[in-house]
Amino acid sequence: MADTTADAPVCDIDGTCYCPLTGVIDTLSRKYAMQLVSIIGAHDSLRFAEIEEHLPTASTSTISKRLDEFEEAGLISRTQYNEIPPRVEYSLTDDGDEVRTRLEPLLEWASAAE
Amino acid sequence: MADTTADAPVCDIDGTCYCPLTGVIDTLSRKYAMQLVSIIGAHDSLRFAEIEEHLPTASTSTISKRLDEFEEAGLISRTQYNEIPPRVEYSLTDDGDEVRTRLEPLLEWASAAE
DNA sequence: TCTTATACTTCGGAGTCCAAAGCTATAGAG
DNA sequence: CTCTATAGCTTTGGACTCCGAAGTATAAGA
Repeated sequence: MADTTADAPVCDIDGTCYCPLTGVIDTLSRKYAMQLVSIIGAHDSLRFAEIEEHLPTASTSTISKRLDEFEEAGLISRTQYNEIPPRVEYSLTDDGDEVRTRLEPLLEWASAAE
Repeated sequence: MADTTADAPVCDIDGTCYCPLTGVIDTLSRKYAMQLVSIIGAHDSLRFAEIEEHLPTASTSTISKRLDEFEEAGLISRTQYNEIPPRVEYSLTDDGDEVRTRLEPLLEWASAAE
């Protein structure tokens, strides 16, 4: 309590602080976020409607919001083709693929445990 | 559309269906859920107040809710000692530890990437 | 003119998150 | 006998997030 050395965060009681996790982990801590990373990563690139087909329980607006958040967090890249009707493709960035690699064992175990 | 064979889920377009993930993954797709599993797993057992110290940004009620959900999902066990003042200890079950093992690489990468 | 197609955005209601205050029980102080 | 302290929550009400359904934009084709 008395020893407040400059660098140590308040939560670093015994050597591990979980506060820095607010970035990527927060982005993943939302409904369908982990499934979405896995789905996009399982293909080279995907269109919006294809993502919806893979995740039929999620609403359009939720998928749209997740994609925005992922782009903001640098996990996916969005490529827009100015055709009519319009075409948009989503794919994982290198960071997104790192996340997917580390996420896969968890998702596999979770679906096997059902 | 016409071919509705009994077993295949609607979302199983090209060999992978993400619908069964609704169980454990849904429980983990909430605020602070992944951090909480990691924190409890880093100790043999923890008391409520200790968990709060490790995760100062999370509210009491949110931590309480996560712990209820984890117990319901079979990820943690709650041991209550009928003393005054009361004492309650939380620890991971075997399933909880499986989750933690698979979660750790992701959390480590995420905190390193900050 | 009306329909078709894609990729969203907007809407109102239901559910989730937050901080702060309240609750339970009993031991010990005054 | 009343007052305080303690641990582990639950409750409250306001803000934010999720939902399905409906609407928006564009231009080619019937």
